[in-house]
Amino acid sequence: MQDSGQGQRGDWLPPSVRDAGVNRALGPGDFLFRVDTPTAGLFEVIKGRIKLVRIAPSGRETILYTASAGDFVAEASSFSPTYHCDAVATTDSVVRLYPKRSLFAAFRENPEAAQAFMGMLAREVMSLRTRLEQRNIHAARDRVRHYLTLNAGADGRTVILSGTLKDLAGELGLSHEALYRTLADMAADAEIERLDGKIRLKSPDV
Amino acid sequence: MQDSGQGQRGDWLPPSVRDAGVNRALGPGDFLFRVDTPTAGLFEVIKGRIKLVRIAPSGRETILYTASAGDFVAEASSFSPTYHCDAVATTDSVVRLYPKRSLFAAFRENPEAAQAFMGMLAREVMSLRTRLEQRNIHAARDRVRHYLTLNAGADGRTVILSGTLKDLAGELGLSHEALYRTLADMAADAEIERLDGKIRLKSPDV
DNA sequence: CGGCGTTTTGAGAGAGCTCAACATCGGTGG
DNA sequence: CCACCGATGTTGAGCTCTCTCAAAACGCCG
Repeated sequence: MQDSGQGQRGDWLPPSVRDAGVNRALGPGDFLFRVDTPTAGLFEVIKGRIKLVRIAPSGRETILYTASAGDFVAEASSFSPTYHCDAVATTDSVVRLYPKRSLFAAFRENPEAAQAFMGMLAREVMSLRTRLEQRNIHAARDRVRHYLTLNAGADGRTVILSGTLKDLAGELGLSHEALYRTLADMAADAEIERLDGKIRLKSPDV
Repeated sequence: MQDSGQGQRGDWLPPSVRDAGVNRALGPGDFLFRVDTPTAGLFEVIKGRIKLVRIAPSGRETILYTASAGDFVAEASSFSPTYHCDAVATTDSVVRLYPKRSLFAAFRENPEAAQAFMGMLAREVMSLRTRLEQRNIHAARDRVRHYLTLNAGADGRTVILSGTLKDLAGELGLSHEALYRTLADMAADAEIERLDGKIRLKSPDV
């Protein structure tokens, strides 16, 4: 996140693959792919939301992941002959498919492309682990601190908010009300300063 | 997790790389590596715990990730010239270093090795995303259900517990007491059946 | 038999969630 | 230009649920 968050998420894609991408529009409820069908390649969500779900024998639906604009879907499935879950659009969405063939061709012909892909995945792993670690922090205030210190810019104390606070609340796993309150409290305690679209950590402490 | 959880975590490593691995022991507080120093390669935690931390200018320590036996550390850093955080052992630990050079040599000479590595990373991404999604489920019971349905074995309703329930509680992000209680409630409601080291989901519902 | 860690159960308190009302800010259209 | 509307931002109050602290039963191993 902190690494790949800025700039195009697909920076690492070699032009040959990028050009081979095909867009596809889906309406709410449309399947992007279904379990046990052959895999097509790597999908990038351009717009909307795609949920990956597994249906238990009991009929219960278990959500594996919800992808939003900018996210990739089916990285792992690209290495598998068939899909292991269903992918369904929950809103009007647009996805871009990078066919498996062009992807692997690029990797084979261009080791740097492969390396870039690995690097992207590795950074994604790191980012996800960090977010998971964050969820182990129970106190809202500590969780917000964790986020702010990790996402501070070059000066080490200014965080630029990319989306709305509501979005941030979702990423932090807090209700938006809890986030507002926490931010208000921290500002009241002069721990942070709230600028337009930015949050600045006030003086070091401890 | 459900994919890579079983079997050796390093299955994907080609023998040439595996053989080039070097073990190293650390005591509590020992640094495995420090921020801004040149990267050595990929580490596998054989025993103990390694925490990745970033020290904010304020001196505050932010934990990025805590790796336990079987986990890999510094996947992303392998693609970077220097480390972006510190790695410190929190207990007596043993790690195994797979030098960058042997790793990339293997990737270059053996496309399948590269592909295996990518597949491993991609599965890890998937697993982490799923765990993150799980943390969005607030009710303990629903969270346990999510875990059980996703980790059911071939029959779709039996989950083999790999560690203790306490460990499971940690993975689920619940206190162990909360997990015990939830499991007891679910058993009382005949939603699950508790066998020795296993949990079986009872009849489909809904 | 005597620890030691896991598994259980109990009770209380606190923190965040939910529901609700309201303020604010852009954008839209009359 | 202003009224309207929807989404974001903000604050209030109650409630539920999990966490924490405690204590005890259980199982395993030396």
